[in-house]
Amino acid sequence: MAKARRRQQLIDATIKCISKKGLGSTTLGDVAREAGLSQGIVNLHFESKDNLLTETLRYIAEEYDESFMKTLSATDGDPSATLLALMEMDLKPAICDRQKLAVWFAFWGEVKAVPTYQKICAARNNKYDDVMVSLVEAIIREGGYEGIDIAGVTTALSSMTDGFWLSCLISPKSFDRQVARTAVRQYLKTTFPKHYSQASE
Amino acid sequence: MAKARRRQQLIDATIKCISKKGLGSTTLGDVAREAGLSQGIVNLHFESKDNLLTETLRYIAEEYDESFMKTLSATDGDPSATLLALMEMDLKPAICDRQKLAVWFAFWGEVKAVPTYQKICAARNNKYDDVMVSLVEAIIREGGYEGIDIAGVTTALSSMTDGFWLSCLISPKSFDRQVARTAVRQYLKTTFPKHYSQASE
Amino acid sequence: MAKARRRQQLIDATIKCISKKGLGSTTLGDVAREAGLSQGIVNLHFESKDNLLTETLRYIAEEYDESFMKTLSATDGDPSATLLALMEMDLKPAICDRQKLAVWFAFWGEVKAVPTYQKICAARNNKYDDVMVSLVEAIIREGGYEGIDIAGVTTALSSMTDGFWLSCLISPKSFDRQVARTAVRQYLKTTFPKHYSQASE
Amino acid sequence: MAKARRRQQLIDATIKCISKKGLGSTTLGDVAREAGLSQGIVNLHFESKDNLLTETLRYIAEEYDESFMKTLSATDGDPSATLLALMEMDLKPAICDRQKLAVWFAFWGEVKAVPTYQKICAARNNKYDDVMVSLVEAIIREGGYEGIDIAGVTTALSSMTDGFWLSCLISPKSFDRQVARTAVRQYLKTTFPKHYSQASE
DNA sequence: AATGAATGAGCTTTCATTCAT
DNA sequence: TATGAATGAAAGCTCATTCAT
Repeated sequence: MAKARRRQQLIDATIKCISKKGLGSTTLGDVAREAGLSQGIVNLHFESKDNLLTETLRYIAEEYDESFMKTLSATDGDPSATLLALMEMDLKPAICDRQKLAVWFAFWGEVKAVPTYQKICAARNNKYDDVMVSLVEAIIREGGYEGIDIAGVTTALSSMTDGFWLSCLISPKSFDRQVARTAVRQYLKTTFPKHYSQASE
Repeated sequence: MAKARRRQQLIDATIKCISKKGLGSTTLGDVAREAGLSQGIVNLHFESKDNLLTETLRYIAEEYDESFMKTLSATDGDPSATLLALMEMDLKPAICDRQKLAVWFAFWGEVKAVPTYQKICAARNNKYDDVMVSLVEAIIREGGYEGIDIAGVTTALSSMTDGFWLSCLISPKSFDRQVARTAVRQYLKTTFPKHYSQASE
Repeated sequence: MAKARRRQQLIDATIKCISKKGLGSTTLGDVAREAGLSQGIVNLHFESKDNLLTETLRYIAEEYDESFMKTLSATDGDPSATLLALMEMDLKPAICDRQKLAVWFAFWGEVKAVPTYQKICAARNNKYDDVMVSLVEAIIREGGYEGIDIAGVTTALSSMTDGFWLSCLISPKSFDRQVARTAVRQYLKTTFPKHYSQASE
Repeated sequence: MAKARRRQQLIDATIKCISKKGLGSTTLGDVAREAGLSQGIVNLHFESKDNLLTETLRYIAEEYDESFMKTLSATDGDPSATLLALMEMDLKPAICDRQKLAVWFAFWGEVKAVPTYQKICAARNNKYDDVMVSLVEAIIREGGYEGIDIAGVTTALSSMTDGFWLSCLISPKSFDRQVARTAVRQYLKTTFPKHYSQASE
């Protein structure tokens, strides 16, 4: 228990450091200092820096997953509500937050160079894509929509989210959460008019 | 200008290295070796590593800009054609290529930590947003569309592209260029039906 | 005395570790693990690593001494038998064993750098030299041999043993205990023919 | 050339350090300081500490080999003279020197733990054993000696040398080069009386 | 007496940078 | 211009030692 708490403390410190200084400039000394502990502490609990970083990525992925699953179950049984809720979740300050996004992008920046990162990120994407596909399928069934490319819709939606995040990271001043929400709703409205036409603020 | 050629050679080598090993693990030695030159060469031409990286980012931004401007002028005078052409350009193998995207994401991963990178990336985003906005405005004017949130559309479109790129980087196997194109066309068709309804392959 | 038992347990573990990994790579963690005890245990019982190592050397020296004294008393009163018995003792599997020799050589390797080790080793050598000298003197007296350099003989004999040990350590495959025994007997026979001529296996 | 000279300089410094502080306590910082160079110099020229140590062992083995071959060729054609010369060579101050022996023993102390060291040392032993065997065979042929175990003689001789070295290392005060020489001559005289009876100082 | 988490000094190694050639 | 040997600061990691439990 105490061990798990220490590990979490170090992961939290790592997240803070990465968000502040970037992945490349975060040293084990920084992490230890941020956690208020001693130099050797990270290697004691994680064996290596690589390991710490991988576990940190795994943690932020899990953390996201919890939000995701919670949102999923909160609107259970209503696919169109779920889909909208998921899209909006990704724009909530708790998730679409520059500190946190910096960490995600830091890892994405190394994905090509570090196969382990890629695996973790790809698994996460696959899972959410699958959920989106079944939601869209259900909505199409419900509404009897025709001529809609399912993969096209889910790709558009999840890509939009990732793009919002990049804007939030790069242009925090011009990025506007409301505009992003509008973009999503507009898209859903024109794509699935029977479900989302009255979807106002 | 022999000097400029050498600098370009080193920037090219840097891009190759970043794409192969990531930004964090790319050393000046790697770059020099990749270029087939000697250890001290980078400092001779760029003074410092930071400088080399900044210039490299500037270069890939310029390279992208050239494609962008070329596409822009190729369809000059027809806003809806231009908009589609721009969106498709971002999916062309020359741009939506895992090697190149790895470099973009490498820099984006450090954006929060390195203000210079942020400035360069933000400027680029702003420029393209502005272009998109005027294209969308022209299309709306032409088609007499109503109730369309301009910022929403441009945000949706440019975000989609960034999201495609992330998918291409993270899940190169499951990422499908055609699906992405479909997503874009579907979006344009439902948003601007008068302009894009017959837009088939 | 539980305390003494624990100390011995740790010394035994130390010997195993040194023989396996060498003196330089043996850590207190290794020793504790080998003993099936906890990290801090060595410092609790020995105060410091230096102390543990010194006590380990002292122990293997004592252990050897016990064999030596036992052999000495087993053939008491017959100098030539004692001398042969001592030489053969050094070749017995219990002593001329690669594991054990590795430990001796590990300490000898540090003799020049660690005065304490030198003192312990030198004292041991002196003691055995003295015994050898009196045995050889007695044999010379008994046999009335002439022109024999006592120091020469004892030096030759004890050096031979050390050399056998080095061969056993370095070339365990080509080292042959029987050849070594032959070498000793041949030497004794030619040097003290009256005593050892019929000394066959 | 300059590169080779630097490497040699570092090997020389390593030998000095090992002889002073032992293998275990010799750091790359020590070696660099001893050589009057900077911290990173060893890794620049040897890649790793392990590599430096292996090359150092290889060097002292080669250095010994040169003496050996020189001695061999100096007395070419006279087996009994060669044998004596070789034995005496091992007792010359240039070889039987506490500084140098400390280095040999430092490596021998790690032989069991480091297979590379063992290989180098074993190869060396084999080579010299072979030479000794052919010398002894020639001497036996020349003198028509009977009942002599060749392996016994060569083992005795080379073991004696190793033992002398241990004495020189451990008990530098009581070790007496002259006594050792006497021991060798006495042994040769009694074993091969026709060849060595008049071998006085 | 024993544990094992924590410390922090010190190690090997890497690498941006310098500079004599 | 270009080289590449050399530097030295800083990194990751190890481990003897300490100490609250």
